[in-house]
Amino acid sequence: MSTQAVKLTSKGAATRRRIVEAAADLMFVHGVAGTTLDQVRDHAGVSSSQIYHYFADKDALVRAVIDFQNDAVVSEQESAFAQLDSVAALRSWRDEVVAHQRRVQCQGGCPIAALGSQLGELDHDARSGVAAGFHRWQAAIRQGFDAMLDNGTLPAGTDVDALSTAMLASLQGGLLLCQMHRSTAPLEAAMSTMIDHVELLATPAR
Amino acid sequence: MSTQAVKLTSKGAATRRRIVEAAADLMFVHGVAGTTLDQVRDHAGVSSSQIYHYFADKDALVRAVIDFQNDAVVSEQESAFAQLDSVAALRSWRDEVVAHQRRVQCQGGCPIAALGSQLGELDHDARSGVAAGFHRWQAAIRQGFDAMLDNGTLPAGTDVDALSTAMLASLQGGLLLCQMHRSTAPLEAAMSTMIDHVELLATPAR
DNA sequence: ATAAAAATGGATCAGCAACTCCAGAAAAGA
DNA sequence: TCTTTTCTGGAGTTGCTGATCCATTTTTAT
Repeated sequence: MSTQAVKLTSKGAATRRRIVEAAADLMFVHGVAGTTLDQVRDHAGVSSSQIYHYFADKDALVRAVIDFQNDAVVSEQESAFAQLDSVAALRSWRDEVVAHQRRVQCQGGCPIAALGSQLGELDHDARSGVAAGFHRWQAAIRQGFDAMLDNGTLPAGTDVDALSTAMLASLQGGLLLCQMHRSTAPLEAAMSTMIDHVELLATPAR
Repeated sequence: MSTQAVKLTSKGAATRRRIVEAAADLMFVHGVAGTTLDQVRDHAGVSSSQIYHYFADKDALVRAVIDFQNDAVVSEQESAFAQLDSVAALRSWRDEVVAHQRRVQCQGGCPIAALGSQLGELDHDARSGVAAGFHRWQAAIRQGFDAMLDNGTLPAGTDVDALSTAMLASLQGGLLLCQMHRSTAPLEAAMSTMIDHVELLATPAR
């Protein structure tokens, strides 16, 4: 909505996207404040004026980066989440998340969370953009719990909204501890414990 | 260890502390990069040269701020955590955390986590400092679970290490969502769900 | 073909923020 | 007391970074 109503050539759209991707890459590694527009210019292979041709200022670029990361992180898994309709499926999802963190040596954490923490109290547009990404993510996780309600894995009346929120929180907190400690152990502990809880809820006999 | 071995007058120590506190305040609100040393100078009521008299550079000041926040956040509750030896005690602790966030209108999140997210991949000293704070925090939470093992609330063999790590992750993730959404609901969901799990573990009949 | 709009290159500016310097005041030690 | 160390004040300097400007090329539309 905010982004310009100016016409974009296919070529123009391509350079715009290159700029956003370059900015997203750099900001993930060096942080928002630690990324200069000159770095973005070089990394994207454009000239200084291009950036200001497509974005009003650095804040506008940052907002575009948030949208980009929301899409990159959530949409990738969005379809897969609907299939998370059993405890075993949750566990293999956890294994994938942990394996990915191991691959990147526990660096960077969650791109959305990183942007949120850095801009939370500075740029309210950025904050609500991050909130929107989290909301979308939580809704995706919730799909799986809804399915578990349908197939009888979870007993009727289970608060799947709270459960999906708690699951996302565990994931985010686990990722933060994983990043700080440079170890996947806390991430595994956080996600496994939450999944164990789902399993206990799913166990009818009590 | 890193901080200078230079002698500090009681007056000097006071000034040094004022600088760190001012920096901690400002960085909590405006972020590390968003806080200038001129702001710190004014807020602490010192002159520019003072800051460089007590700290080598901005990074050194940031590291002192991390130590300060570690102490402020963790040590305050450290003793209280040992008393968290029942599910009811955990719930009232959760209520306090939620009430505090409501008081500050869900702004700022966790000071330690904020510093960690902002500096995670930039300053490795800072990152390990934050990791130390989290470790200390987790150990404090663990005390309560150890007590619950002793008093028989939790069955023997419970992995209290994983449990306390998961609890801290839920708290951190909940605080992040709380800050982004400007609502305590996600924080309540995250902590309550984790406490519910402890309650289920504590329920012997299954 | 030709005018209009969009895209690009690169030099340049202006402000700010980290950091320095030095002189002088206060305090400690002998 | 007097010498040495620590503490303080504030004016400077330097480099970087976000932002601007304008000329030129490329594309689109009629």
